[in-house]
Amino acid sequence: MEYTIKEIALRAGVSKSTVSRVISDKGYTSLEAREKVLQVIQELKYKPNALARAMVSQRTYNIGVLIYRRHHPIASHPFYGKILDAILTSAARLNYSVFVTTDHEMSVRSSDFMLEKRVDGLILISRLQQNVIENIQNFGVPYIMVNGSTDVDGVIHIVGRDEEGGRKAADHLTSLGHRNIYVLAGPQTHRSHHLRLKGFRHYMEHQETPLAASSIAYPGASTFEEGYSTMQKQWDHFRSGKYSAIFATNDMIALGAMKFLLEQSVRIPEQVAVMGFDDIDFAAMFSPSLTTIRVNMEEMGTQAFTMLDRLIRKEQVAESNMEFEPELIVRQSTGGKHLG
Amino acid sequence: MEYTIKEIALRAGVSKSTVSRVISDKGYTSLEAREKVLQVIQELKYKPNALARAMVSQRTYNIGVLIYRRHHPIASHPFYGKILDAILTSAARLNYSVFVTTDHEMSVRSSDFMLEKRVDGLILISRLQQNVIENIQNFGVPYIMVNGSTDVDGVIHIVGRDEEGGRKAADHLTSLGHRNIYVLAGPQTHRSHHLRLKGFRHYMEHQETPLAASSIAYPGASTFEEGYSTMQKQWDHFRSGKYSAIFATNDMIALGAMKFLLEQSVRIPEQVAVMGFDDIDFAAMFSPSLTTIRVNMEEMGTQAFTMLDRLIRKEQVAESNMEFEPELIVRQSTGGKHLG
DNA sequence: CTGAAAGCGCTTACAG
DNA sequence: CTGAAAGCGCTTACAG
Repeated sequence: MEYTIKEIALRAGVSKSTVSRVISDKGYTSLEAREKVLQVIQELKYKPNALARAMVSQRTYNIGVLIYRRHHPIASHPFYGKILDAILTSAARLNYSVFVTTDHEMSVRSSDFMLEKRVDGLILISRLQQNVIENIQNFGVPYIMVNGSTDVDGVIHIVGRDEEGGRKAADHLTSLGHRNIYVLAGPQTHRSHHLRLKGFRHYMEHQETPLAASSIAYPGASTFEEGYSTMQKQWDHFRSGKYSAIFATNDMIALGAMKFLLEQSVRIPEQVAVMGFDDIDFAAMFSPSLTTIRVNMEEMGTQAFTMLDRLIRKEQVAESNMEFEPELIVRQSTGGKHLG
Repeated sequence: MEYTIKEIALRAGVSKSTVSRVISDKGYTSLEAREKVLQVIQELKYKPNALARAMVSQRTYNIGVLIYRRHHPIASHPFYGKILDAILTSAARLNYSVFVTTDHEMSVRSSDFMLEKRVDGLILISRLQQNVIENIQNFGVPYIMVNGSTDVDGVIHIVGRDEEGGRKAADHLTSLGHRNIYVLAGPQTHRSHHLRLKGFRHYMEHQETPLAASSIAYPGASTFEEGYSTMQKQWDHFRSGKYSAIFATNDMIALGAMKFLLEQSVRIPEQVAVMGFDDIDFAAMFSPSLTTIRVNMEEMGTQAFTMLDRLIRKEQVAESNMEFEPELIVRQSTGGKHLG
């Protein structure tokens, strides 16, 4: 049953104002009135209507998470899903509810829905779209971008130090003795793939073992399937190149490539060492487990929400951007030892 | 800027009623008035306040998805996440927004939040809790249970035919010539793990190759880690048992066990065939890829939403329960051929 | 400490 | 075809 404050007031023998005061716990109420109201609320299992509340307080305590993805997975995405989990958990802690929504393409539909629902704030994940940004900006609702595909001025970005991560990957492989490394670089239109490759490449140049253009392949998407098929297509080329290691700009591509190599009976890491980037759950589970550069997705999600909450409450937000330091995780796929 | 219907009315030189009529496209309006209003709306990028609308129409066009999990992952869960993705997609198609929320324990907190927000309906995923059910039931909001841990009368359940799936698994392994099979059975308090084992066991009894109690191990949770560590603990026992195949009641357990076996240099499927249940994405990616019994999670999510929408619109809902037929997916881990 | 009144931004009959 | 009025369920000053 959906009771209203009016019904509670009636049964408790007080006015609606008084009921409101005890519910929101602000303003004075006599102990007697308070207890009577509380009792009726209990009996009726009354649940205040958050819509009506939001109506007058101009605050919904709802936020929206927009995940722009062309295809599934959305929430179950091994990378974005982790960020989402952290947002859900930290939002719940501060009594926010969260709308999760997705849009396949350059449409303003999802953001419009969220705006009409009067969310207090928005978190955008993945692909960044100018028209969506403008739509939100124009409406004046606080928002934050997590792992956006592009940096845009004036937008608060939460990202990893991908270039630094690329360097760490190169450092790890070269320190193991690898000189001839093959790179699988995801879509260069996406900020993180671009920076990871850039960092890796720069490091190699400083080592005076620059990456030849022929040592880089570009899978069409940052997926397992593309990692697999790219490796497959490049197999002859790869073999003739006598590469001793592979660096992929994300774990999914690395895993796909590994799967192909294992099917060719290549021994990993003895014959070829492999490393990825992200540290998605599967990386540790695969056999052999995948050496990678860990991006702290939980922390990114948590911070995104925390900053958004500050923005909502109009508190001072120190940084306009937030960068996370990636961490090398050595696992079976690079063996951790020298390879002649 | 947040404009109101009043502002639009003022600028268009009509009454609020008229504005309302053109927005919701019901009732008569002169073409002239209509166009004028539309134009102002465009100029101001007016977005109707869904809260106010919901207030009077008693309909929010929001649903809530409650995922009861003790730990992470939540949305990124390889099984529940898929269901969630399907719900998100089909909900968007009918212009619903969806709240995603989670609760760690036997609390009524999340459901109360959703109820206060006046969602039109609720989808419960995973662990089923009596007090939560009662809380929702009592409030009179339609809800549906997906893959619940227990069957409860009067609750609409969307589940897989797990017992039948267990039989299919047994049929597949025995048809390959396996007689001595080791089983890793997840928590028997959960409906699906229980039924999968039951179906498997029954089939074996009919084959007159019954499962000995010593051929079943019970990992403490349905996770990769538990699959791995259980296999590790049982390793000596397993070897002495001369088992030629393993059936795990879900993929995660199977994958964990496989990882351990591979690290012991066991050849899969030549020495030991392995199969799981669910067909999570990772099953196909693993090396060797995992033979499994596919549960159509997308379809389960889609149907859950579709039924919920019917319930919300008070349409007739034929079945009170919905069961999905699982499907055998043969992959590398059982080789697909006879093993002497 | 408490109640009556106004108002949040819409929709929905009801007159006209 | 259109506008004034009431009302959805709350909160928030304002008197008292």
